[in-house]
Parts: sequence; C-alpha cells; structure tokens
Amino acid sequence: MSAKIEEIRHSAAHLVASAVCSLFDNVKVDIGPSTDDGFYYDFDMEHRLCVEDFPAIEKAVRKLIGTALPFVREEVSREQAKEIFKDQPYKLERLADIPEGDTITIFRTGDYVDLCRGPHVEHSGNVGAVKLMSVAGSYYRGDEHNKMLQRLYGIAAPSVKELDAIVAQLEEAKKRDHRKLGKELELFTITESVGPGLAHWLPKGARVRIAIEDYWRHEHFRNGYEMLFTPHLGRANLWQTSGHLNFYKDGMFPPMEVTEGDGDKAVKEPYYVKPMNCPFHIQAYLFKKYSYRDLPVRFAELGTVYRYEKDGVRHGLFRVRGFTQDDAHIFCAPDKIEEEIRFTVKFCLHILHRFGFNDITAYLSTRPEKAVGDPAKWEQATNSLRAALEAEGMAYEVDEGGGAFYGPKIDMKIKDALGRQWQLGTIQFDFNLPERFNLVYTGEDGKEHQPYMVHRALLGSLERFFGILIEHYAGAFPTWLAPTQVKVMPITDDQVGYAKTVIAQLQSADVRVESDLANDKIGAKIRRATLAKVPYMLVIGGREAEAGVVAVRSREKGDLGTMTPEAFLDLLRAEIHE
RNA sequence: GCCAGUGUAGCUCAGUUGGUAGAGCUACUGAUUUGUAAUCAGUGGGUCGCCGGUUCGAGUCCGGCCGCUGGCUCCA
Repeated sequence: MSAKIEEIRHSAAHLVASAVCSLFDNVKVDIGPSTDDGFYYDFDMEHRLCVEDFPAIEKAVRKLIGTALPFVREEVSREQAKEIFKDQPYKLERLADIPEGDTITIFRTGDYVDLCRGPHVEHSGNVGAVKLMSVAGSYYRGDEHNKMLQRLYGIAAPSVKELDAIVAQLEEAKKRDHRKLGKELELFTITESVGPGLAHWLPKGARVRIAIEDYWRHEHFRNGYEMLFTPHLGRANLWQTSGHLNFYKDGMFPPMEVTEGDGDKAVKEPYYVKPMNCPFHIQAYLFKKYSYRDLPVRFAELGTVYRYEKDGVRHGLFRVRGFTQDDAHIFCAPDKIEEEIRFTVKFCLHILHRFGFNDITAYLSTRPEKAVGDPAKWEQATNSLRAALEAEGMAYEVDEGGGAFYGPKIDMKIKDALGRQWQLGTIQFDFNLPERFNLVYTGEDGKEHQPYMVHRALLGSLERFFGILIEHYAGAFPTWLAPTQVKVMPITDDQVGYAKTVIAQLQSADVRVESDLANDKIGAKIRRATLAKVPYMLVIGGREAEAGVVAVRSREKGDLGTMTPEAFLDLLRAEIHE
C-alpha cells in the first residue's frame, strides 16, 4: 500500500468523523485507522447509525472535499490536548496512552479536531472520493467486556474513477465468493434442517474432494506415511487424559451419555464426539512397542472432527462445525527431529504447489509465558523448525511467544489469486500429550525414551481448503481437479450413438466426463458448459461422427480443431500430469 | 454472545399507502434436429423462515425465536 493511499484513507476517516459530528448530537469519537482496503471510524452516540444515514453522511463528506479544507497539524502540550478533548473520553484515553515526552499532535479540518499522529493529505480536496460500505458494532479496544461502539466502514480514493475501480475489485471478489459459486456450480450445501456449520458435499463437490483425497493419499504413501481410520467418538476419560475436557470443553459438542453394564454395576458413561484426532492416533501408537529403528512413525488420517464453534463465527466453508482435517502425527526420536521437520516442510510445500499456491510465507511461533515441557526441548524444537525453514530458503516471520502452551509451531500462509492471505498448513510440536499418555520408544541403549510428537496438517481442513480453492480458481478448477473434465455434446440426435462410444472410451480411462443430450442448439449447450466452467467440450456433429473424430473446445484456449478421441486423451493426460 | 442488515417457487428476484402472491431461468410435456454463449409453445411448482399479536382482513404493521450476510470477540 503506497503511503499516499494510506494518507487518503486516513484523511477520509477524519472527514467522515467530522461529517458525523456535524450531523448528529453528542458524538464521542474513538479512532479511525486505514485498513487493507479502506478505513473505519468508531463512534459512541445515541443515534443508531444505519445505511439510510449513509447518503447524508456521504453528502456532508463531499461538501468537505469540495471546499478543499486544509489538514492543519499542530503540536500541543498534554494540558492543551486535555482541554481540547475534554468532551471526548475516548480521545482522553488514547491521550493517556501516549508516553510522557512524546510529541502530541492534533489535526484540524475546519471545525473538526482530532488527536492524531498523521500524516494526512494537504487538504480535503486530495481525498477525492469516499463511499461508506457498512456499519457494524465493535467493542471498544476489541474487548468484549467493553462498551460496543458503532463502526462505520468506508473506502476512499483520489478520484471517483479510482473509487469505482475499488468497487469493481470488491465485486470481483464477491463473484468468486465460494458460497455463491458453491450454489451455482452445485458443489456443496449447508441446510438449516441439519444444522448450521454442517456441510454437505454435493456430487460435483464430492468429485473435487475425491480428486484432492486421491492425490493426498497417494503422496502420503509415497512419502513414508501410514493411514489410519479412527472412531468419531471417545469416552470422557480419554478426553480427560488428553486434557481437552479441561482446556477446550466449550469448544466441544456436549456429551452423549450411555449406560454400560447391568443392574447394580450399571455405570453412566459419557462419550464425546472428537474435536481432534490426536488421542486416537496416540492409541494407534500405544498398540505396540516401538524401537528407535521404527521411528519416525508417521500416522495420517483424513479425520472428521466436530467443534462447537460459537454463533457468529461461522462463514460458509471457512468456519464450520464439522470438518475433515488432513491430519498426521509424527513420532520421532529427538536426535532425528531436525531432519524430520525439514522433510515435513518440504512435503508441505510440494503439496501446496500442486494446488496452485506458490506464494507461501511461514510464521514461526515460539515459547509463550505459560508453557509445559522442558525449556531445553523447546529450544531444540524451535531450532529445528527454524533450521528447516532456512534450509528450504523460505521467507518466514517470527511470532515471539505465539506458540501454543504445549509446543512451538510453524504456520504456512498462502496468497490466493486475488492476493488474499490464508493460513493453511501447520507443523506443531506437542510436549503435552506424550507426557499425558506416557508415550515411549526403546532406544539403542535398551531404555525407554519419550519421542517427540508433531501434529501436522497441510491443507488444514478439507472444507476450508475447498472454499479457498473455489475462490482461488473462481470456480474454474484446473483439469485435474475439475468435477466435470469433459462435456460431450452431439449436435443432433443422429450423433448420440457415436457420442456414447466416445464417452465410454473416456470413462474407461478414468476421465470425469458428462454428456449434454438435451434437445437444444449447440450454442445453448456451449453456454451451459461454459457457465459450469468445464475445461473441455467435445462437439460432435455429422462430420466428426463420420470421420471418427471430435471437435475440441478448451475453456482456456478456445477452439483446438478436430482430433481422434485417442489424441484428445493424450492431450488430457499430459495436462493432468504436468 | 454483541451491533447492523436480511429471509417471497429448486435458482435469481418483483410485490405500490395492509385486501389470502408474480416474472425469468430450472423441471415436466409437445413441436423443432439445430455447427460453437440462450429455439418456440404449453404445464407444473409457494404454510411468503417459524411462533405469537394487532386488524373484518397480514408477504406487508408489532413482538419473540431461527437461519443467513457484514463486522466485533473467538479459532486448541
């Protein structure tokens, strides 16, 4: 973001605050920072802001822009500032936060004065254009115990034309919204009858998921992982041991209670649906004794978990209550951990690249204040994470003290086609569970040692990942992922027979192929297939049927002319495996 | 949970100051047999999110729930 744009957004926020103060009574203002795509300003006032107020506010802002009011910077003493903002409690609090000795600056725009570091544009005319987008509640200083203020969101640009461009960009993002595309492309549905946050993968979505899963499993087997299938429920006792009941009970669905045993010996036993797979993978590890020669043991599972996400946090597929993690747990000897982490990082990047994500940043989170486990282990674990990132030449940022209480971690964040950042993979040490479940392996010395345990997900959850993929590709999945890879469309009923033999040929080669035999003109069929974002259309008319060829139309490249079905299959295979 | 919106047919949406619902697409039927982004005609299809209230009468007004959207908080 250029400094100039930032100044414009920031200044626009001041103009909006100024307009709101002039239009309504007794307005207390908080702050108005610029954001990634605009700005917001928080207010405390009696009047409830709503969208109907926007035109009046925007009009007042336009008037301020029209008069080219200068933004006047003044340095003031703390006492002067206190006097100026005596009716603005939030400003006084912000003022109190400014360390003694720092310069206190205020900015005046006409009658409006704001406590602000700046910088600002020279005069309000430089702001150009402002549009209010939405109004929302926001806790003062982001703390839910504080009073809720009213927040106005807006966008600003140097000119109306540039503002329109921003609006167009927002509309582009809206067009890619996975919820909209999920409906249009028949990928998934979430129904009120089943419950909020519980996704159903429809046939088209399921086809994409299976393509993802097949690839995922194949690569895991090729890279030394074993697969597990584990139960969806476990006794309360298990969750007691793992510590989840103590720490995360609110995030778990409430228990279901069954009676075990008869008569006097009958016991009520609560079962919980799993919010994580770890305890189950640990059971698999506890199944037998492991030697140092067996390590590292890598257990992977596409494990479906359920978490009781609070109201108001759900969002399409991005935040759901039931989801499938591409989970794995690695049990590794301490002296091999650095190598193993490097291997894991490499594997993660390999998988993410396949899905078209090349702009990847890592975030390394280190030991927090409250932590379990030997500090020396933390040190070694953190170093192995750091070394792996450096060995892979990855850009990374360090979040000091940002690790979980049970171990340090790396999070992988990707940028999608619109430049938006998403957190996907995570590689996380756990010094808590090996202790709680008393995990061991037999070392070279014949004694029992505790292995390092690493949780690892590459895609995060399949649901969320699918949502991100939909938006990344705007629904136009690459051929290897596309729910329908090929649409066969005869021009008249006379070619249906030949079309069916072509379809059978493609199907037997595992191509996801569909036909459009509707009694429609070819233009209508092409339109439908285009809207469904099918990568390849095979148009079959009398000429093609006669010659035993197909006319190929590619989503990206348009008309590719005619070729035999075999030649088309070769082309398709080359693209899928590239 | 909180603030602000919002909920009408499978989908996208109309529905004027309250007078028991409409269009296009989809689906189905018929005609048409078509050469690269929509052939024509007909027929189906709705407890207007749910519950309650006001009213002679509620999709429309009021209240309470539920869902969804945008935020705040949260995401082991």
